[in-house]
Amino acid sequence: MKNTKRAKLEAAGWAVGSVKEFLGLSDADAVLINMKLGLSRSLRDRRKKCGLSQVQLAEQLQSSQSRVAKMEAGDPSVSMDLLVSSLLLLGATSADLAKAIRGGEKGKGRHAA
Amino acid sequence: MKNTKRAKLEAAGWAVGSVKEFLGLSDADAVLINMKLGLSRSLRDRRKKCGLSQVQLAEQLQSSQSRVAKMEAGDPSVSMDLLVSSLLLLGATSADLAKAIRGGEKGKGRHAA
DNA sequence: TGACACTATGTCTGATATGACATAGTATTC
DNA sequence: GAATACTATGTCATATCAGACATAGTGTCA
Repeated sequence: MKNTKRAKLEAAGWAVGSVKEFLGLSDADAVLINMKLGLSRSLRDRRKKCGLSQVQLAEQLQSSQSRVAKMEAGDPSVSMDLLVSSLLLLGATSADLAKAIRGGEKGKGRHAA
Repeated sequence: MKNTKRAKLEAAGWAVGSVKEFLGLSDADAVLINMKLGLSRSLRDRRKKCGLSQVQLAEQLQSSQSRVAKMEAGDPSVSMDLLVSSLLLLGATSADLAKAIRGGEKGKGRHAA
């Protein structure tokens, strides 16, 4: 994956799902980014639902507030592994993750919700 | 994630799903490993279905045969990102990935106890 | 206003994953 | 057996990611 492309997307202020290949972004890249964004959103939701601050979550994860922020921001520097293991630590199940991944996709043929 | 634990598991010849916490393996770690194994299997299946050798797939991925082998072997040194983007390049959809992830899980939902 | 809690962003250093290469194992065919 | 194609495993240099820290932005409340 080329993180630089994603950075460009974000710099441009785009919600990735809506662009597809507005840049040189390959389909696979776009889908991967959408999956990550789905996980990001899921993480934030779950954290809030648990009534935790980023600092508190960071403690649970044995990480730092800045990393949590980046995770939730969909920063290119965070891996899927980190997102997933964080979600798991928050009690997400495989089914939850599967849903988050599919929720991250923007509809391949149509953009129907 | 602690890759060392997984290495130990594999060294012991275990299919991860069957052990849960036979080692100091946390629940979250176990689930993550199972998800990766699900993706590994899915990758091998998809490659074979496409009639590709590891070398050929490696070319498509702009990677190397050894890395493909490790991916399919569930080697601890391969990330979820790599597995997922490889699968996407082979034409898998988000839905396919979601299924592979859930397929990788062994038991009931981990949460309720 | 100031103080406070929360979140965002940039950067550093150490850890880990990556592709590449070598090499060994496994069939299969001649 | 030799030769071929495919796959597995180990190692290495480099690229990327991790946690940590500083610091800036945001919102709330007294």
